[in-house]
Amino acid sequence: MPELPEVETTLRGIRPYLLKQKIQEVVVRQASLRWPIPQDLPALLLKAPVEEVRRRGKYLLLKLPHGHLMVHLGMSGSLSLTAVGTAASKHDHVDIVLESGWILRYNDPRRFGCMLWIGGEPFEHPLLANLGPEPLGNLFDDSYLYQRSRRKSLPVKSFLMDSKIVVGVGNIYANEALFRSGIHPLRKANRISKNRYGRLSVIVREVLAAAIEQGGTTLRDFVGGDGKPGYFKQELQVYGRGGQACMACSAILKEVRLGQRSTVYCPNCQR
DNA sequence: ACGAAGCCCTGCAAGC
DNA sequence: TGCTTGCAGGGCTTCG
Repeated sequence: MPELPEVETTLRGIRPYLLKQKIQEVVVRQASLRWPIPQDLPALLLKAPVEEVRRRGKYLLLKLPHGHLMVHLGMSGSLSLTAVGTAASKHDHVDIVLESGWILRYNDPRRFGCMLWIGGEPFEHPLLANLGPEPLGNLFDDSYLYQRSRRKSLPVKSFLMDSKIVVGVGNIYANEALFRSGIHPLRKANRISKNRYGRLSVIVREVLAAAIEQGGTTLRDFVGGDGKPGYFKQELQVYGRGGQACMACSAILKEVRLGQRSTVYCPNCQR
């Protein structure tokens, strides 16, 4: 479900409800996510105030005085705020009850997400230590992509979706950014010029920023932390449009599988 | 070292 | 109507 814009939308939605709030109670109904929720997590969170809420790639980090709660939403996860006393629904795996009377509720049907405790320096955690730069930060540009791609013969779409190269570019936005850049998704990463990588880096940034502006992409059931849906879906030009006409040239969009991910492109516009 | 494939899990839609 | 099959927004891990 969530790509970077959805995670950022969630972050912005939940942050005001969490800052400086002490955690009053933690209810774990289902501990088996991507990795098990640590048994001592509730005790670690109890009575602690949330000092900051941050994002690294698609990971959310809640900073407490003695460590960080790290949350990943996986493919189908979401965080929402609900009033104390609201009955839990199916797949509501964790409640974090705040002293204000709000509950931060974690729901994840497929349980590909995770909820872990980091006691030390968060960016030294194995899941965070090797992540690539943020696509909206200033390290992500033409020379970075050009350098990292020189020894890579894999398809550029796989390259772009590798979180060690750059974080946060999932399947939807990889498809969209490559279409808007005129780059064929199956082209080998090391067969793309520095100029074209420059254009790609700018467009990745633009697409993600626009999606964040719109509150993310609502496909099935995404709802941001503030309960509002995202509106980026109507901006999508190739994702989910295989077999239909290209919006630029009217050629029929092709759809192929690449690393078990649906890949849609215009055979005419993308080279 | 790299790249492709497998796998974790549930829900839903399409096809028979 | 009901069953089976395949696919879904992620990404770590294993295999070749």
